[in-house]
Amino acid sequence: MSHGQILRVAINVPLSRLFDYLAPSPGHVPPGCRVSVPFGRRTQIGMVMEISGDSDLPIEKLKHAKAVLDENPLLSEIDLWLIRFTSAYYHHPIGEVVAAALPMLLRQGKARDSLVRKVSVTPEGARTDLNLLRKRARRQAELLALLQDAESLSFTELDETMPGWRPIRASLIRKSLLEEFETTDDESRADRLANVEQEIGPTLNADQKSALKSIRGAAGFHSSVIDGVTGSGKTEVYLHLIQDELKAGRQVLVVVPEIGLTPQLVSRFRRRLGLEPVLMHSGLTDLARLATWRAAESGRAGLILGTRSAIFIPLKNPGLIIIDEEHDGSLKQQEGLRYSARDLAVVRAKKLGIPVVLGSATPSLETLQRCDDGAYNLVRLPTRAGKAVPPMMRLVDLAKHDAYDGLSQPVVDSITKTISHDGQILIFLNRRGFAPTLICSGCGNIAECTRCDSRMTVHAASNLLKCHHCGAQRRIDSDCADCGSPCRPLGHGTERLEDALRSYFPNEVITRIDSDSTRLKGTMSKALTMATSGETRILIGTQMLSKGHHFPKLTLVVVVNADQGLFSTDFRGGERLAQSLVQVGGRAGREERQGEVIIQTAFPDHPFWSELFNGGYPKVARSALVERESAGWPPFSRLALIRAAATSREDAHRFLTRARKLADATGIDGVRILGPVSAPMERKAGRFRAQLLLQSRQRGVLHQVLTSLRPSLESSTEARRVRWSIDVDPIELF
DNA sequence: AGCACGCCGACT
DNA sequence: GTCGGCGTGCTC
Repeated sequence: MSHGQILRVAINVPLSRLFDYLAPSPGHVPPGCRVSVPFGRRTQIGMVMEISGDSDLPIEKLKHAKAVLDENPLLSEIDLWLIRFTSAYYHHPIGEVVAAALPMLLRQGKARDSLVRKVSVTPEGARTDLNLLRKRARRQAELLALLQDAESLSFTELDETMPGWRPIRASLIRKSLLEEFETTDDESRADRLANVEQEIGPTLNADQKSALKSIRGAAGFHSSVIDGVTGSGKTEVYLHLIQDELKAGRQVLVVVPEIGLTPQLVSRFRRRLGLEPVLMHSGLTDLARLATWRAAESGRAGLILGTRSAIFIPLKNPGLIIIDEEHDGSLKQQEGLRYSARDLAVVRAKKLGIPVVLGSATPSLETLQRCDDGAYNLVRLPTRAGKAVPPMMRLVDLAKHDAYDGLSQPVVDSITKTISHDGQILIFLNRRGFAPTLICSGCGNIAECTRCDSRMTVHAASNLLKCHHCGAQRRIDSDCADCGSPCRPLGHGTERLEDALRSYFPNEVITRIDSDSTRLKGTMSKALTMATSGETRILIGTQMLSKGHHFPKLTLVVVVNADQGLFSTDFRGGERLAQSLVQVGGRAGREERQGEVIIQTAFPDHPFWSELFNGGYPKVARSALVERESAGWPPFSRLALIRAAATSREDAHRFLTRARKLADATGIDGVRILGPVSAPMERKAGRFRAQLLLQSRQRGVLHQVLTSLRPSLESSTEARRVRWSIDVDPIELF
C-alpha cells in the first residue's frame, strides 16, 4: 500500500538514525533539500537524505514536515553519499555530519542567496583626503579609510570591525562620500579576475616535468603522492595541474592545514592563475563562508582553497582535489566528528571519478604504505629547485655544553656568526616540555591546576599562572601556600629564552611568535610582515612558523630541545619528530647560502639521529614502517578509540567496561580490545577521562564491531553520566 | 542535544 | 504546603 512519499530526514541530534516525515504538501521533495520539521516539542532544520515509500513506524504516527526550504537540492546525490559514508565510517550521527558539512547559516535555515546590505565609497569618497577629514572627524575618517581599502563591506563585516559605525555612516552618506546597496552575496564574491596580470612561472626542472607527466597520464580517479623536499617546487606542479582543470572549465579544491593557509600562499595562487581563489577557513565570518560555499556549489568559483572542513563543499563541476601537507595532524578533526580531510578526499575523488593529489615533504607512514601497496602513485621531487642545496644539520650534546636559559655556547656562537653575515635566525621550540612551572624553594611544591592533572605554566609578562589544558588562570603566588617559602619559576619557557637572547644580542630585533604573544588582533600579521621582510633578526616560535612562510634571509634554525619526541610513549612519536625537524629545517637556506640546522639534545647517541642524518626523512620513515609492521601498529592494523569523560572516575570506567562487554558479546573474531584504562592525563577541566582501544588487522571486522556497538551505547544507561566519542583512525592515542 | 515528566528535600 | 534538584524517557 502506497502512502505517497515519506521523507527520511537527518536532524542535528546525537542519534544515528533518520526521522521519517510526510511531505508538507503533495508534490515531490528531492533529497538534498532542507526541511523544517516538528521535532519533539520544537522545530528543527533537517536534511532530506532519501525518499521512501514506507516507514518502520505506523504511518499515522508520522508528522508532516512544516516547509521545504530549498527549491533545488543544496546537496547532490554524491554529496549526500559522502555524508552517508562519513557517518558510517566514523560511526557518527548522520545529522551531526550534515551539520559539519554545511555552513552555519545554511544549518540555521537561511536562504542560500540572501540579500546582503553593503556600503561602499562613492567616487567622491574614494578621492577624499583622509588627513583633512581626520582633523575634524576622526571616526568618519576611520570608516572611510576602511572602505577605501576594501571597496565594499557588508553591514555584518562592519559591525565586527568597527563597532558603533552605523551613526557615522549616516553623516558620510549625507556628504555623498558613501553609498548603500543590496546585493546577493554571490554577485559580490564571484570568481572575478584579480586586478593583477597573470604571472609566468619558472621553467620546470626535469623532476617536476616527469611528476606532471605521471599525474596527467592517467584519466579518471587516481591518487598521486608528491613526495617533494622543501623548496622542490611542489606548488609549481600543483599550479600546472590546476591550470589544466581551469582551462577545461572544471573546479579544483585545494585543502591545506590550518596554519598553511597564509596570505602569501593565497597571493601566489592569485598572481599565477590570474583569478581570485575562493577561501574557506575558520577566520571567516559566517556570511563569507556561505559566499564561498555558494560560489563553489554554483560552479562560479574555479579554485577553492580551504582548511579541512572544505572537503565537504559541493562542487558543480569538480576536476581535481589537492591535499597539501597531507601528513599534517590538523587535517584530522580532533573533536565532535573526528574525520580526516585527507582520507575523505580520497574516497570523494574516487566516487567523483576525478584525480586526487597528496603532497608533502614528509609523507605520513599511512600514505607511504599505500604507495608501497600500489594503491597510490608516488612521484618524487628529490632536489630543491634552482641552485639551492639542502641545509646542513648538526647536533649539540647538552651533556657537554651547558644550555643556560636554553642556549648552549655553540648555538650562541652560530647565532653571532649568522648575524655577522646578515642572516636571520629561527629559534624553534617544540611545544611540549617548554612550559616553566612555579616551584616552592622551601618544600619543592609545584603549582598545579585544580581541574586537571597538570602543572600550571608561568606567564611572567602578565604575572599569571595558566593551565594549557583547560585555560584556567590565577595570579602567581609569591609565597608557597603550604610552607610560606618564596616560589620561583623553574624550566625554560619561551619568555626566559627571549630574555636570554635579548641580553646576548641587545642590538638585534627579536620577535616571539606564539599564541600568547600574538593574541591581539593584527599583532600576528605585523610580526610576520617584519619577519618576512627580513627586518626581524631572531624569530622565536613554535610549529606555526614551520609552514607556509618564507623568510628570505633565514639561514640558521635552532631546535632548542628535541628530546621529548625521542622518548614519546605514542608510537607516532618518531614519525612526528622527524616530520617537524625536517619541516622546520626546510625554512633554512636560500640559493646563495646553505642553511644550517642545529639541534640540541641530551641523547646524541640515540639511533634516531644517525638515521635522520644518514638517510633523512625517508630513512626514518622506512625503519619506522618496519617497526610498525612487527609491532602490528597502523598502517599494518586499524585502530578505533572509544573515549569517555565523566565527573567521576567510576562513571567513565563503568561506561567503557559496558562497551567492552558489548564488543566481546558480538562474537566477532580478529579484534583486540585494550582497556579500559585511564587517560595518561586523567583529569582535564574537572572531568575524569578513560579510553578503550580497539585494534584489528582487518578494517572490516573492526567496523562490524563498532556498527553493532554504537546503537547499544547510545541507549545504555551508563552513557547518561559520561561524554563519550568514537575516534576511528585516531592520531592522538591519548 | 534538548525538553518534559516525575518524584524527593529545604524554603516561603 | 510549594520550588526545584537531576534521573529517566523520548524525539518520526
